[in-house]
Amino acid sequence: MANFIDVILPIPLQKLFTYSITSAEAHFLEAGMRVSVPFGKSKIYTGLVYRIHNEAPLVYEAKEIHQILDESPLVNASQLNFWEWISKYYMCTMGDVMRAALPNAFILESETILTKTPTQLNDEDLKDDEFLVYEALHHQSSLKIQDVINILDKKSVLPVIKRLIDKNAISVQEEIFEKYKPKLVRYVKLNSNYTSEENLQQLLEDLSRAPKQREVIMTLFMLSSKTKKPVKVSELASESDASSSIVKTLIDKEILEEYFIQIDRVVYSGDANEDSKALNEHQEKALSEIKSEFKTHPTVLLHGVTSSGKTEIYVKLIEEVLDKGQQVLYLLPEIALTTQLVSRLQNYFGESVAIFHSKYSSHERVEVWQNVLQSSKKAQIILGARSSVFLPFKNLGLIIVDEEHEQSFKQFDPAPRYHARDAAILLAHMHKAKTLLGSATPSLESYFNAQQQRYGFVELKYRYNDVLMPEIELVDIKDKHKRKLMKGHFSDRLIEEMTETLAEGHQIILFQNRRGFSPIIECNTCGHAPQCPNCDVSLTYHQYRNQLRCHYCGYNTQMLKNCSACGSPELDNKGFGTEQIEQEVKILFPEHKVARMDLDTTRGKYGYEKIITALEQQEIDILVGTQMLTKGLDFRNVKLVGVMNADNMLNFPDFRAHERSFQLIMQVSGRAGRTDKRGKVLVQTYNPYHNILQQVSSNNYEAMFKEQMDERFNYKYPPVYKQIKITLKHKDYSRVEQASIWLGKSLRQVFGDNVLGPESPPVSRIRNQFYKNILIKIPKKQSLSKTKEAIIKINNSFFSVKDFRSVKIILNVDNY
DNA sequence: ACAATAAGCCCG
DNA sequence: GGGCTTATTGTG
Repeated sequence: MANFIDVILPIPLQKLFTYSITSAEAHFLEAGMRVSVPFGKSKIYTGLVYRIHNEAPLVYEAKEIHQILDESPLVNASQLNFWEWISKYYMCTMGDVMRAALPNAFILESETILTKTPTQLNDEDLKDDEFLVYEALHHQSSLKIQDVINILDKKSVLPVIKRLIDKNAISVQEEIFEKYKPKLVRYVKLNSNYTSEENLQQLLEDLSRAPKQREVIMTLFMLSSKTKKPVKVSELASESDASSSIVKTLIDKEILEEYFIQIDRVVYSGDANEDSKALNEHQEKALSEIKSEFKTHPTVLLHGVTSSGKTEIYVKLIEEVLDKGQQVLYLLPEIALTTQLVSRLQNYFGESVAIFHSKYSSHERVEVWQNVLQSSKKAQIILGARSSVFLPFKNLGLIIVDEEHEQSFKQFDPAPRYHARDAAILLAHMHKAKTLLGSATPSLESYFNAQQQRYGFVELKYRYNDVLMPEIELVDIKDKHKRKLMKGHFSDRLIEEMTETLAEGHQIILFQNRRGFSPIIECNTCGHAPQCPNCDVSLTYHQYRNQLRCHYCGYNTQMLKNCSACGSPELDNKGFGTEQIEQEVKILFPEHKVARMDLDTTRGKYGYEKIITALEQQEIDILVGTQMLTKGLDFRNVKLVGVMNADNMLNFPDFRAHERSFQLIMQVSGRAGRTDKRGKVLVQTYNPYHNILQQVSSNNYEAMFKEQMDERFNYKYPPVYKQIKITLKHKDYSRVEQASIWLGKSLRQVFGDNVLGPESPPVSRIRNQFYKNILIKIPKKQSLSKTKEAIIKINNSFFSVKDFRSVKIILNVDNY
C-alpha cells in the first residue's frame, strides 16, 4: 500500500500539500515531525507532518519527500489542535500559524549554490556580467545568490545565471542548512597517558624548562581538585594567567585533551533563594476566592488596584500547580517583561523559570522550546509575551494573563492576528487548565464576561501596606492659557508641584502620549508640512538626529533648511512629543537630571533596562515618557506623575479611545506613591469635565464600565457585538476603490446594515499602497463560524473577478 | 525592435 | 513565498 503525508508549509497557502513516502518512512514518521520537501521547480522547504495516510491524490502524482528532519515530534498533538483553532478562528492559513508558532531556527530553507563546471570555456563566449560571475568562481569554490547580487550590483541576476547554466559554465545545487547550532563550551583535561603517577612526574620534569606550561598544568590540578567539576579552557587560561595559546600548545603536544559540552544559552545559575511572601489578609482572601471561583469557572478575572500585590497571589497559585507537577504559563505584555519581575520570580522559583520573548535570539528560543517539549525542570514556569502560547506544553495546569487589558496581546501584523489572552483561554481549555486574568483596569470585554458569569470574578481593592491611592487633580489648561499661566506645555500648578516634589528629593514621571500627536514641521509662511513620499502622513521631526522620519514606512531625510514649497526658512515645530517636553523640562529645571523613555531611547536590547535602573538608583529626577511607563513597574521614590495632555487620547478616533484613556491614566497614576507617602497625579486637559476624567479622578471603574457599556450597546460595538475588519490594499487607488465597493455590496447582501464602509482609513496610503476598510459587526446571537464561512465564500467569488485578483485582502477577527 | 520590468500563475 | 511565464513599458 502506498503511503502519503499531508504537510503544512510555512507559506500563506490555504491547502496542505501531499507527498509520498516509503513504508519505512511511514513507520518512522509521526504527526508533528519536520520533513524537508521539494516545492515548485527548485526550492526545498521545511514542512510539518500533519497527517499520515494511504489516500493517493487523485489529480496529480505526489512528489517524494526530500528528508526527515526530526527523530521525534517537535510539535505535539494538542498543539496541532490549537493551531487548527487559531487558523479557523482568526481566518488564516495553517502556514501562517506555523510561521508564528515555530521559532525561526526550526524552519530551514534551501539556498541556491552556484559552482563551476569542469568544462573549459573561452572568455569570449561570455558577456561582461557573465564573465564577472564566472571569474569570481575561479577565486572561490561556490557562490550564493546574494553574492552574485553583490558582484553584479543589480537585482535581477537570475537571467545571467540562467545564461551561464545554458552555456554549461556553472551548475546550481540547492542546499539546506540547520540554523540552530548548539552552543559548545571548550573543556580540558589531562591526557589519559599521564594519569599514572610516574608518567606525571616525568611530564612535570619535562616541562621544567617551560615554566608557563608547567604553571598551567599545576593550575589545572588545583582547579579540578577544588571544584571537582570539569575545567573550562577559558577558566584555566584566566586562572593560570596564561594566554589561551599556551593552553593550545599543550593540547597540540597531546598533554592536555580538549572536549566540548553542549550548554544552554539561557541559564539562570541562581537557586530559589527566597520563600514566597506571606500574604496580607486582603491577598489571602482574594486567593481563597480565586480558588473557589476556579471550582465553577475555568477562567477567573482578578480586578486588583495598582500595587495591591497581585504578583504575590500569582506566586502562591503557581506554587500549588508546580507541586502537582504541572506547567505554568505566565503571559505578560512584551514591554512589561522587565528584569524586575523576572528576577522576582527567579528568586522564588530558581531555574524552573524560563523566559520567552521577541528580544530573545532565535537560538535562545529553540532552547526554551526544547526544554518545554521535554517537560524539563528548567521550564516549569514560562514567563513570556504573546507568542509563548505556542510553546509545546504537555501538562499545563495554569495560565496567568497579567495586565489582561493590554492591547499588545493582540497581534496585528502579520497573520495570525490572534489575541494571546483569548488564545490562552482556549489553550487552557484544551489542557483542562485554569486561566487567571489580572488587571487593575480590566478590559471591558473581560469585565463584561465576568458580569455575565462566563468568568469567575475576584476583587482586590486595597493597596499593599494600605498605601493610599494617589490623589488625582485635573488642571484646566484652557483656563490656564487664557490667564497666561502656561509656560510652554506646563501649567503653573504642574510647575509648582514639580518644584515641591524635587525639593523633597522625590522623583517625577511625566507622561506624554505620542499616539496621533507627533511633532510635525510646518512652514510659517505658506503652511506647508513636509509629507512622506510613500505614505499619506506628515513627516515627524526627530531632534536627536536632526531628521524627518515617517512612522509608517521608516522613510527619513535630513531636516530641511527651507520650506520645500515656498522656500521660506521659517519652519516651525508644531505639536509636541516627548522630545519637546524633555527640552522644556531641562529649561524649567536646569539643575535636575532629566531622561526620556520612548521607542527611540529604548531601542537596544538593554536600552529599556538602563533607563529603569537609572531611575531606581535615583540617577534621574524627572522621567519623560510614552505608554511604556505604564507597564507594571515599581518605583519607590516617584511621588508625582504629570499627564501632559489627556485630550489627545480622549479624542482619538476609535471606539475604545475612552476605555483606553481611562486605563492609561489609571496605570500611570499607579506609578505615583507606591510606599508610605501619598502620591499625586496632575492631569492637564482642555476639558476637565469630560466624564472619563471625572471617573479617573474619583477612581471609579464601575462608573466608567457602565457608561462605556451603554455606548457599546447603542453603537453595536464589542463586547456587545463582535467584529471582523476587512482591509483591502493595492497600489492603484481606483482598483482598491472599485474592489472595496464590490466587496461591500456583496457583504451587505448577506449581512445588511451590519456592514460598515468601505472607508479610507485616516492614513490611506502606506508604502505606496492604498487602503480601504470594511467592518462587519456580528450580533451575539449570530453564529460566528457561519459568518466566517459566508465571508470566505464572498472572498472566493471576489478573487474570481480577474481585476480584483491582485488586490490584497487582510482579515482581522476581533480587530481590537 | 528589443530588453528590462511588472504582473499573473501555480506549486503536491 | 518564489520561480517561471506572459504582458507591459521604456528606450535607442
